[in-house]
Order: sequence, then structure tokens, then C-alpha cells
Amino acid sequence: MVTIYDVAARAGVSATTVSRVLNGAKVSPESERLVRAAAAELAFTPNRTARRLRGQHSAVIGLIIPDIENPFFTALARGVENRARAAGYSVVLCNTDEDPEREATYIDIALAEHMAGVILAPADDASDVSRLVAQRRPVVAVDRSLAHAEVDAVTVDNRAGGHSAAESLFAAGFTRVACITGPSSVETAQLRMAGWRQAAARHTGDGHLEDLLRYADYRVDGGRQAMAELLALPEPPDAAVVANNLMAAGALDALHDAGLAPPGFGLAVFGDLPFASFGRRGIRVVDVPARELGEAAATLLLERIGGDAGPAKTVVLRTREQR
Amino acid sequence: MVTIYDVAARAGVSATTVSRVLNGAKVSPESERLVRAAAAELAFTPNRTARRLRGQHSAVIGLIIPDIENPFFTALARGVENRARAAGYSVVLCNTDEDPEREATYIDIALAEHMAGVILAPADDASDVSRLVAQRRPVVAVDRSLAHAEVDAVTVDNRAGGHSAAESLFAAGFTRVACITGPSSVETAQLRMAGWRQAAARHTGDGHLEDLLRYADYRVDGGRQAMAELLALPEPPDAAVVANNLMAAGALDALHDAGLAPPGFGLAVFGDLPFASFGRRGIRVVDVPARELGEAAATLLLERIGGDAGPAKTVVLRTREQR
DNA sequence: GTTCTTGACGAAATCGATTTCTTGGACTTC
DNA sequence: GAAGTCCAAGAAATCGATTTCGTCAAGAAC
Repeated sequence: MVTIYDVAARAGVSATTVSRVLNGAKVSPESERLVRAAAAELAFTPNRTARRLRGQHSAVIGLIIPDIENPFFTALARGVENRARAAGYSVVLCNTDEDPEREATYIDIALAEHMAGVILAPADDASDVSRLVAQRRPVVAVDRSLAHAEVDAVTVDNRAGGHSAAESLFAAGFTRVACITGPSSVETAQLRMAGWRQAAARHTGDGHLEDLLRYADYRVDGGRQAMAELLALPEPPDAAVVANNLMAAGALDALHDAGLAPPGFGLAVFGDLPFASFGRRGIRVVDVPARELGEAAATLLLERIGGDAGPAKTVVLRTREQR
Repeated sequence: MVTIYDVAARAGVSATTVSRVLNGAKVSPESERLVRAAAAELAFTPNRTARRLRGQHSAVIGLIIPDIENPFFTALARGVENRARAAGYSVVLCNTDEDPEREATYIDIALAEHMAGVILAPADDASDVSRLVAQRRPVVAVDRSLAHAEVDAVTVDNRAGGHSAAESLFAAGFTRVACITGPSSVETAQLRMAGWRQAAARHTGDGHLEDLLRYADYRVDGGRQAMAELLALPEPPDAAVVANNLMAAGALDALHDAGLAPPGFGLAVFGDLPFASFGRRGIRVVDVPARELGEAAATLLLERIGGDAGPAKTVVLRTREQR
């Protein structure tokens, strides 16, 4: 490993001078030339570990997400990365598999690694960011907000999205519009469902609303099973609002098994599948702007890293309905 | 920030003793009790930066991939992560967008960050890992091997996969089997195509083979366009081998636009789309075991990190044809 | 009773870069 | 020409953990 001292020796100057050249401080042209030549010959790269230890800051931001195989989160990661890279930061991606314990581990790592800040897509409402907050380490929650903590958040207007999804199905002539939402402990699931409930209550009355509501787990199998149950009802639905992309993939399977498919059976989904576009298959898509969520979260975090100490903000992005 | 010295002071011992407790060296039970109590009270987390600077090793492995939004690579990442986590390592994911310059930047970062090793899915044949090799930093290439460097690699038997994909289409009665493969500078693209060519030559003769071959870019749009071109031929194909999942999504679009679809039009694809399974849509899937690739690469890398200095190995995994 | 072993534990060096703090010399200024 | 001002650049402290080396005391061996 070639160090700053090797470069200094080769250039015939002190390590201090080398450091100055590297960091753009004032140095005589001659010294600068010598140092640059020596550094190039030795292919010197400053040791980031040492630099970080000394400087106490890191130019790395941690991004903690529940499921790296969900296209929604990869698009979000892409957004974070774009913005962070432009500001000279690297992004470290941490995948928790929706496991609160792994989430806690990664938060500890972020602290111990002296990362400049953390963007967290919380596994559930109980996510504990208190240690980060206590250390004044900037944190931004994305997609879901954190009930218990005073931290910045970026979310979408889930309730409005759920409402307009249901309304557009009713407008298209469907009469029994069901809802498959996520775990009741998850904020987005509650809000999307609430939007649906409001529209459904208006069109069909409160009567049998509960029959048409299913809580699942935001995963493919959960969606498949929930749709199968709905189809097995004495009075099955003719359409459904599904609260995320993975459950929609499962629901489509279940529909297929029953000989049904959109657009004959109405389906409106939160979030698309990029390479197998729901939109192309006669499904209404509530566009959750994942990349923009990531970009907004990164922007907010970078402001905090830059020293912004104002009160916690929440940024709400709009959903758009495609088709 | 609470340091080891704070803990030492609180426990009434030296920093040395605290370090020993943390790392499981021999200490009297009484000291150990005091230290643990103090550490708990102060919520002490050892500073990884300092630890790494001293220890020269990092318990972080870098995973550099060309496209984080491609499910193939996220599945691969999952495999790497599983294996690495089990061995106590964290994984840092770096996304290059197929840009050799970004790849080079991330390789520099891996060096400067003292990562324990790097797993690289090379953007193209020219990927330059010489600096890693020169520093004796362990590297494993995954998915594609590196022509110019003596490094470990994990790949699949692309040629055999391409061959069996084409054969199974001929066996199903298709007679004009085309091929849409990736960039000619990419090894996997060449091999998959070569497998197809061998089978196609046997069944239809060498005559018009080139008409039925298209090089695209491994992306959705490339697949769409290539398929559109094939369908516009005077004698269009009745089936095709497509060399990756994204191009297959595009090819499906083009087929759809022409009023065609599997299984009427024969399609065999390298790699599935997890949430919109090709398998369910009458498409033959050559299963590229992405997760297993990741696991194998991580295993190899961990062996190298552990000190294995043997000659470079290449592990070849088998593809399986589904359905 | 003296020497040797053993074990616990602290002082200090170390990792590599950055950041004071100094120093020494060139250049002004009166 | 003496005093003051500047500026480049080196010496040394610093970040926080680990590790080497040395010390001290208790117990063992003869």
C-alpha cells in the first residue's frame, strides 16, 4: 500500500505538503509539480479510512430498504444514487428483508461507519431510529413515515391514490370493487385502503364493505391468496384495487387460474412492474414515482448533511394515474 | 461520540482492557463485568473506521454490477449478500449503469476504502481490474469472465444453454428459429449465440442463418426493435432464442404489436422475470441461476480473503431449462 | 528464601491522512 | 539597517481502535 509518506519521500517534500497539494491548499508551483509527478508514478490513492478517521465525515450515505428484489425499491435506489453521486457521495445499499433486527443492525453499522446520513424505507411502524437521532446523524424516512420520531420524510399521497384508483374503476362501470392492501401495521397500506374505502362507501354503501377488503403482506403469494379468497366469495368482486406491485402479480396469477383477466376484471394497482408493464396489460396503474421519491429523499438528506437544522419536514409527492 | 477511552474511564480500567473484552481476549471476570456494564450504559459502539485503519481489513465486500434495475443482478446480489452476511461481512452495492468510467471509479473507491474484496459483474470485456490485482486485493468476476486478467470467475455454461434452448424449439416443431443476442463485445452474448448457431445449422443448414441473427444491447428497447426487424423479414421466423430477460420483455411487446404471442410463436429466453414469470406465459426459460451465481462468487471471494493463494479458478454453473 | 513462571493489565506505538503550530527565510517599510 | 509582514513548508498532534512490550504481583519450584 503506497502512503502519503511514500509520495512525500519520492517528491522530496513532507507529508504535509503532499496533503496540501491533494486538498488544493496553497503550495509553490514547483512543489506541486514534484508531488503530482511522484503521486502519478506511484499510482497513489489516498486512504479513505484514514481520511475519514481524521475528518469525522464520510461522503457515504446509507440506504436501507426492505427488499432489494422489489423493483419499486430499486427504482427508488436509483433516484437516491443519481442525486447523491451528483453531490459527490457514494451510496451503500443495505437490504433488510423486512426484518427489524437486520434493520437495527444496519443502523448500527451506519453509525459505526460514520456514514454522513441514512435514508430509510422503514420495515414497519416500529422502526427505531432513536440512536441515529440521538447522535445527530441526519435521517430521512422514505415511502413510509415514522410515527415516533421527529425525522424528515418523503411519501406519496397514498389516500388520494387509493381513492382515485377506486373511483376510476367505478367510473369504468365496475360495481363490486374489492381491495387488497398490505399489513395493517404499515402506514401506506392503511392509507391506500382508506382511499378505497371512501370511494367504495359512496358507491355501494357501507354494507358489505368488509367482505371485499383483504389484508395481505405486500408479497406475491399474499396477493395470490387474497385474490383467490375474494373470487371464492358468494358474491365475488368484479374489480379490485391492489396496494402494491408484487401482490398484483400474485393477484393476476389467481385471476388467471380462475379464467379471468383484465380488462374484463377491473384491476388498479399501486406501482408498476417495469419490464412486464401492467399498463400494457389493461391494468390501471397508480404511478408511484419511486425514482422521484429517492431523489427527493436524497435532496433532503443532503440539505441536512449540509447543516440545515430546521424542524422536521415531510414532503408529499403526488401519484398519477396512468391510462 | 463515545469512545473506548470513555468506556475505560467509566469502568476504571485502561483502553487496552476494554479492547480485550470487546475482542474476547483473556481478562479477569471482574474487569469484564465492569467494562460490559460501562459499555452498555454509554451505548458504546466501536468506531469501525478506526478499527479498520488499524487492522487494515474491513469486513466489507464491494459488489459492482452494471444495472441495479435488472432483476437478474438483484437476485445475484441477494445471493452474494446471503453468503457474505453468514460470514460476518457487509455488502456494498455499486451500480455502474454499464458505464466503464463509473466502474473504474467504484474500483478505485473499493481500493481506497480498504474493502476486503470485490465481486465484479464486468460491464464489458475491457474492464480493468489490474489495479486490484496489483494490490493483491481479492477479485471475483461473475456472469462474465475477464479475458485479460488472472482472476477467479463464476459463469454459467452459456453455450450449452443456447444450444438446448434452440434445440427444444426445433423439437417443438418450429422451423425458423431466430436469435436475438447481446452486444458482440460481451462474452455471454457470443456464447449464447454460438449455442444457437450450432443447433440452427444442424436443423436448417448454414444458408440464411445470418438473416435470423440480431445483435442488440441487452435492454428492453433493443429486444423490441430486433424482434420488429425479424418480423419484417420476407421470410420471418416462427420462433426465437432471446439472450436475456430484458430483451425478451421488449420482444414480447413487438410480438404483441404484430398480433403474435407464445406459445404460437416459439420463444426461449435466458433468465426469467421474477414477478411476471415468463414460464407462466408459455415461454421456455433457460434458468440462469442468478442467486447461486452470487453465492458461488461470494464463496470464492471469501476463500481468497481467507488467504487462499492458489491459481485462478473458474466455476461454471449449469443452466436448467424450465417447462 | 530465592528464582521462575504465569497471568492480568497498563503505557505507548501504530495505522494514514489532516490540521494546528512553528520555523526560517524573503520582502516591506520607515 | 532594524523591525514588521508574509508565505512556503516541516514537525508534531490528532482521530479511535488494536497490539506490542513491559511491569507488577501472586503462586510454584527447588
